[in-house]
Amino acid sequence: MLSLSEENHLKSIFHLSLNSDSGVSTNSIANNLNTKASSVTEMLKKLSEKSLIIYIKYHGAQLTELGRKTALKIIRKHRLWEVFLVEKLDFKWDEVHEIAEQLEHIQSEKLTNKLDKFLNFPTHDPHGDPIPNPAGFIKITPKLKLSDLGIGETGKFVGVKDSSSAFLKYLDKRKISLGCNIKVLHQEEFDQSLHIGLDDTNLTISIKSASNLYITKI
Amino acid sequence: MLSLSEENHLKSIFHLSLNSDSGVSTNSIANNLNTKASSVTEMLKKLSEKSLIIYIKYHGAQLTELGRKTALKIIRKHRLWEVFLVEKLDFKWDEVHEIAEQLEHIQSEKLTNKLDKFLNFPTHDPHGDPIPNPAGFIKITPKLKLSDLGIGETGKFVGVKDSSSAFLKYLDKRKISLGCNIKVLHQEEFDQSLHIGLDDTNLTISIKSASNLYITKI
DNA sequence: ATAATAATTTAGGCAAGACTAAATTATTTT
DNA sequence: AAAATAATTTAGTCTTGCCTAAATTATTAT
Repeated sequence: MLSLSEENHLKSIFHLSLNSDSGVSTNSIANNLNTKASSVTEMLKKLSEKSLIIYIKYHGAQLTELGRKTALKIIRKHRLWEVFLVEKLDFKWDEVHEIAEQLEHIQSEKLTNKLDKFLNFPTHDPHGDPIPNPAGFIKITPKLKLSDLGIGETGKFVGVKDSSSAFLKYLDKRKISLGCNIKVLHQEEFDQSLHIGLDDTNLTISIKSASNLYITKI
Repeated sequence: MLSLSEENHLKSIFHLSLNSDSGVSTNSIANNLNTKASSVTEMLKKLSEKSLIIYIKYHGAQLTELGRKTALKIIRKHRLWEVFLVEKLDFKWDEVHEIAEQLEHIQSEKLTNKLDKFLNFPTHDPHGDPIPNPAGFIKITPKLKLSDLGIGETGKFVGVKDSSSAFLKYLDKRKISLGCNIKVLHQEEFDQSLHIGLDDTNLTISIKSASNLYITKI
């Protein structure tokens, strides 16, 4: 069983390794976890001992297959709990992260899988990130934005890139809510703004907003 | 903010002080938490510093009003999560304690209150224990057993005293499930067994079983 | 290619929370 | 009431996870 700190380091390494194919640097982890490089070094040694990462002095860390699976199981829990908080308890997207950071460390595979079932096996969390399966498998696909859709295509709204409360309010006001289907009807020439249809209403949103909305094609 | 260990000690003191009106002994806490007396002593000093308990050397600990409220807020979370696990995720009663022990330490009043609402403000957990309100207020009432009811009275089944899996299976087989209403129809003279009615069926259960079922009068 | 700079590791400390063994205080027995 | 026993506290260690400061290695600039 891993400690809270070990789990957080693994998760951090996972996230940081998405943006770089070589090893994840000590400093970037320290920065990510709000801790110091020397503390990270010690933890890297420990995780290496446990075969969760490959650690080469002065050259950062890389997850082993075991480490990757382990990280993804934690991420799975995080994302499932986020869905729960938003869909069942009516939290706003920007409120759930901190709580999910705590809930992701609850140990019980049975709980996780029952939660998954209760939520109807969601594929994405409220921020549009995919939810790994029980074995820690995930299909990493670059996130699709509404602005990536062609005219006539429809996407399911699964998350936002920038989750500032200003933007969330913007969405609320326009009744654009998680899970709704958005069809791209037309694009203006002069400012690239998009005419979209959702449910029975049509509206126009700027290209900037459109590229802040994550969707999945349907 | 209290540490996990501090919270567990407080909770332990609360539970142990229900069975004794004087101070709770160091040894009993150590025994309850599977730790050693010397470790408990150190923690008692710390909790005393924080005005959560009154601690007199060699004479055990007593919760202050603040300590009591704090303990009850943790217990509130524990019991709400138990309800969630049983009612929403279909856990059996005997499976939830360990998981709730983890969930009770999640820090977010908002979460707790939203969970409370989601569960429809339950008054009792699956074991029949009352759930404190958000301020940490609880009405301590001696638990009522089915065997305490008079003929013709009806109770809502809220928990079991001995939650051995043998007994839980017994209940399952007879379709006696949490939350169902049980009416006492008749009591046999010779062995005090009870004829009870639930939903549209009638059945007979021994006095031993009846005194193992916690209920609330309705 | 070497000097300057940046990143990383090592060394040494600290606090929390646990432990064992020894010392002290309470309680029980005779 | 004193002796024996039990409970509790104190003293001293250990581990985990963090820190600062100094030393070492990598990288960048000239």
